[in-house]
Amino acid sequence: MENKLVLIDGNSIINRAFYGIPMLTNKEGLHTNAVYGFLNIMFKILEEEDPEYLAVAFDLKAPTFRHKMYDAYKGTRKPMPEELKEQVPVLKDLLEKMGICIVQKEGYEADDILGTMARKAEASGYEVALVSGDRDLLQIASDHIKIRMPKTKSGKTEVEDYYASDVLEKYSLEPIQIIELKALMGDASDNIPGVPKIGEKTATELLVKYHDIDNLKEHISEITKKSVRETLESNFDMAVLSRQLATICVDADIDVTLEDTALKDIYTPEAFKIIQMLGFKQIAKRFEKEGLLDTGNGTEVKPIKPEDIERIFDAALEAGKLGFKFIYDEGNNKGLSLGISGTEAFCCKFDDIGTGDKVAASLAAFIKASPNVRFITYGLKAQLHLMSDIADISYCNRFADIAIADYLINPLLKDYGFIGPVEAAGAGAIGDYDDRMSKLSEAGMLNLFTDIEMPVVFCLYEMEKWGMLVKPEALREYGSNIASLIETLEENIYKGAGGKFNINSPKQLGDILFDKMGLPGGKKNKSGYSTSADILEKLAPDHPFVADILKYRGLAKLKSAYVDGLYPCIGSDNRIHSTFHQTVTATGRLSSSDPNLQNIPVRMEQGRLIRKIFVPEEGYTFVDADYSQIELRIMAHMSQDEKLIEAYNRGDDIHRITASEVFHVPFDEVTDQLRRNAKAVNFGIIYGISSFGLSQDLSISVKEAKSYINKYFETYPKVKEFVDSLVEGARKNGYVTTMFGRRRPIPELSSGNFMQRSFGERVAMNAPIQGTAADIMKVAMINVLKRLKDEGLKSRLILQVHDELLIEAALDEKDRVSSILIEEMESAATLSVSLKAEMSSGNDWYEAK
DNA sequence: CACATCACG
DNA sequence: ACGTACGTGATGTGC
Repeated sequence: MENKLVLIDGNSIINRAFYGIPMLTNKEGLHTNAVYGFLNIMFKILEEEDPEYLAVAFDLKAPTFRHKMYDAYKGTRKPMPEELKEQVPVLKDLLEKMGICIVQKEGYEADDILGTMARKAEASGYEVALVSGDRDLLQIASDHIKIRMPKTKSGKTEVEDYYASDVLEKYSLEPIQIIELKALMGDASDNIPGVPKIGEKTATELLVKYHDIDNLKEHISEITKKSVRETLESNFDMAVLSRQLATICVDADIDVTLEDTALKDIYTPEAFKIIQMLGFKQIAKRFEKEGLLDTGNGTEVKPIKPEDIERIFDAALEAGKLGFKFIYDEGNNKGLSLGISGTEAFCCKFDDIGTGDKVAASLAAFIKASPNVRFITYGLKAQLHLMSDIADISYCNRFADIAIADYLINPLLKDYGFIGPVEAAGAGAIGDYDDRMSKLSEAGMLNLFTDIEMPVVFCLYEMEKWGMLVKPEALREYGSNIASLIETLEENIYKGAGGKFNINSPKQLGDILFDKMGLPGGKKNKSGYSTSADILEKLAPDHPFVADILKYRGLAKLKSAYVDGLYPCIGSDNRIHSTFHQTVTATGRLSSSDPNLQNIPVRMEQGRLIRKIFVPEEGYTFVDADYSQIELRIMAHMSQDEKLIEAYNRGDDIHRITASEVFHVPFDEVTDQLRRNAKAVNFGIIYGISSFGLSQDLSISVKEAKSYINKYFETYPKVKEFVDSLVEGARKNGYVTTMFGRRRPIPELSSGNFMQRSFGERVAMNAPIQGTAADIMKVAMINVLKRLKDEGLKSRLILQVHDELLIEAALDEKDRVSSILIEEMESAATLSVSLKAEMSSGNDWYEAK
């Protein structure tokens, strides 16, 4: 079996990756997309080739001989963008740490190094695979040198392979003639001028006939096409120069031997550390699969023996902190990792050792007994479900969740889990702690973290644990009613359309409505016609068929999402235990999934009825309260607009008074229409006003919308100042903050793209308001839960829906709970306007809202 | 896996 | 001139 050498054109592949992969950054804001793309291509090639030898070649910064000539001839090459430049040393460092041979030499381009090494290896009987995106390299192809060119095809990276025969097949030329081809046609990406007016087609024809440009010169007079002949005659020096530029040197003076390129184990701890720093989870998994069991900083993972436990806890008492992480999947307990330093992990697997349960119990007891030790982990809430006896909000200040700290530091990331082998997570948690706390402190978010976010973990734990009781039979009945309505509508629709089709397919529906039936309302989105509700609603009054479609849509949604979707979520206790997420939204709100209990229908009666299936258990009732216009009140406070503040403190109908002021109509003469418009403007301000958005919402012209906004800002000048100051501050700092110090970075504001920048401006106006409301609600949740506990009540907090809290209250505690709920919600923050919460109660969620 | 649609705040 | 309201999650279609 022959030896195989893989050569990678470092500059070409990292460039290709940079432009082919969307911008990514790690937690520190370092750009990572090019490194990421490079690694993916490299791993793919390594898997396919399984070579014994590997080298990556780079250009060095100093101008090369070949390009020096051309640079002098026609200015300099396009500079490398800063976002790419910063990634090159990172990649080189990583490759070095992986023990991969890097070849670079002043005076040579990567091409020359690759060409030389490939030929040398071929001469010694090696098979060579040369990876580059640069077609120039095809001149090196032979029977033993395969040029591998990655191409991005519809999002997927595919590699095209060229042996000499493939070059001949695709270009009708020998590999060596690629040089002649470039000499004639040039190559803009490589700054090779070529001969003016000669493109690939003409050049190929000439070369097939004359083989090379020397021979071509001798036969130049034979060329029949006048324009070609003339440009060749007057520009032949360009061809000669270009050939020189295009020729890859195959005898570069490099002292790397084939033995230097021998591939060793690339999965080294040092490389792993860099992968973790970059935040590449998929690639980190490769390292784990290769058996790397440390955090990349030299951590050693020792098994926990029973006799170790005391020693570990003693060390924790001494240090005042302990890292821990349960190892589990889908609720199955697999083990526990403990860390007493950032580089020392202890781990037990429950099934392996059998002492695991004891270790877990010991940990819980130790937490209970140790008010002065900080227990540090990633993803605390899920672990509270495994240690329910310490899952009490009174213990909240003993814990620190690094995932949540990371979320506060940058709430825009996709996930915040520990990167690395789970067995070392305990050490990872404790190792990351000091760094995260100083970052939070610098950003002024330490109080937000300790006083709000950590206690909220326990609120969410409670809500998840209790869940909501449902009546499965009632759900089934509701579902079958819906199903029969759907069936009737389906028949009607098929009749109207003149045949069956998939009503759920916007594509098929669009074709029928706008092509077959010829209704007005042309294309809107990239996939074809838009069939969204706002378009269909405009047609519905004149077309019963469209009205049926809308009815069908509504029912189908109810059936699939809220009937069929809810069933599998009902537990053996007949309760639905949703998961609440604390590190998902950009603004600080919570989110809910599996199922999402924050979007159960309420606006339409037909959907609202589904709330009847959510009930309190026997002996309990629902007590529910929601904030009245909390975001508008926050805006009144933050802007300090006197008119708004006074209106709220008088208890006025804010939309009506806005209409009266903005449209210059006496308060009593404000029509419903005017009030609706004013309400839309109020919402618009919160969303980050734009005249187009408002015009869409109200179905009015952009001009009219614009005039509404202007009038609004004339009426409430402080609001205008306020939103302007938010945008200004965001531009200056790169982020906005809530009243409680929560940050939202807004990278879009520095985008060169108008649309992105405008989005950034709207976000700057919205996030402080929405985020402050989220903060206030979190404070309310914490205080409500504490009151329930402190007063020894059985009632439980079971749901939050952004401005609403739902308590399953014991019947004999109902009045107590109602006042607690209102008191704590209204006193969660002290603003220039009062906070108002409105309470209702009932024996199902439909009644209690 | 991306897109369209629609449920909620 | 650009082409939009802010924040989520679940579902179904179709590449």
